[in-house]
Amino acid sequence: MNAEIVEKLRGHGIQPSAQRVAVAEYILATDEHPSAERVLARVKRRFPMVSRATVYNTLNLFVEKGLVQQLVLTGGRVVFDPWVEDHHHFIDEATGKIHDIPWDAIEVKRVDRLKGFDVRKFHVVLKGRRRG
Amino acid sequence: MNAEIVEKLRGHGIQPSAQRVAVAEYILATDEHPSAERVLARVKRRFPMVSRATVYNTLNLFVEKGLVQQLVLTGGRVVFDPWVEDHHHFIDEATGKIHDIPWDAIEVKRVDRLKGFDVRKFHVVLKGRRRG
DNA sequence: TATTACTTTAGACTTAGTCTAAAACTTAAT
DNA sequence: ATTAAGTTTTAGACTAAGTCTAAAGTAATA
Ligand SMILES: [Mn+2]
Ligand SMILES: [Mn+2]
Ligand SMILES: [Zn+2]
Ligand SMILES: [Zn+2]
Repeated sequence: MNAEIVEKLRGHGIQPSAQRVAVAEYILATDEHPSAERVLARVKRRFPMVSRATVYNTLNLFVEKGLVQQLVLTGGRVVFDPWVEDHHHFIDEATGKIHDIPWDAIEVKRVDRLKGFDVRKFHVVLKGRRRG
Repeated sequence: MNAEIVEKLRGHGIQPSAQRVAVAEYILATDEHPSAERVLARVKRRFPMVSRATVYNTLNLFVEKGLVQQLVLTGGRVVFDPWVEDHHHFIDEATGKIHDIPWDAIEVKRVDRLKGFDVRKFHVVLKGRRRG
């Protein structure tokens, strides 16, 4: 069982069961912003007996413990993102793919000056086509 | 049947049936960013026989014709917004309420300079608490 | 009127996600 | 080692959002 992953889970207060390590091995390494159903399919490849409930429970636990974040960008499904620090997202309207945009690539001003709103966090959601 | 609404529907190439006018009367006037289920409940008050399929069909038609826009901001449900011009959204984490933020209240820079991305549109999603 | 096109309807179906209660597995205590 | 207690996993029931279908109802056309 991947020792580095085991340590990372323990470091976030998560008991490293075999199933949780399997989920973590995939979700912490990917950049594809997968849905829970996609994580389930991936984990099943190597761990055919894993249940849907375990994958959902595990992902929700990871979110609660700050190991990944949950994003709601497009209809119907929540996706998960191992990049938990602030960044923006670009959605390719042709493919549906979600791309990460570094925080400093975009400048957002006057958010603190909104009257009547206590902004705790924000991010920019961009849509268009990947070029090149 | 509300003549102003009828004209607005015709102006967007939509046949103004009684059900469509009922949906439009609610959705074009509200600022609460309702879900389809909420629209269904509201329309049923005055039009008890309306079906779920009709409300969904009608909302999808309105989106297609540019009368309202669809937003995906929080888990599980799409919401509809009669303000179709560019603006941002603030989500009150305590209540779940979605608030409109005028486009000019926030300044977003360098979006056109993103290498490899053809940005067609974007908006800022803010989260926190309503103050006051 | 007859024909055609469009719209609505009930309910079946699908998909994402939650919940439950039992089984399996860990850990700690005798 | 044995037991007990706590934790995790599991299958499958359940819920909620949304789509699809095929028939019935309306409206426009000839
Ligand atoms: Mn962390
Ligand atoms: Mn319009
Ligand atoms: Zn990301
Ligand atoms: Zn809005």
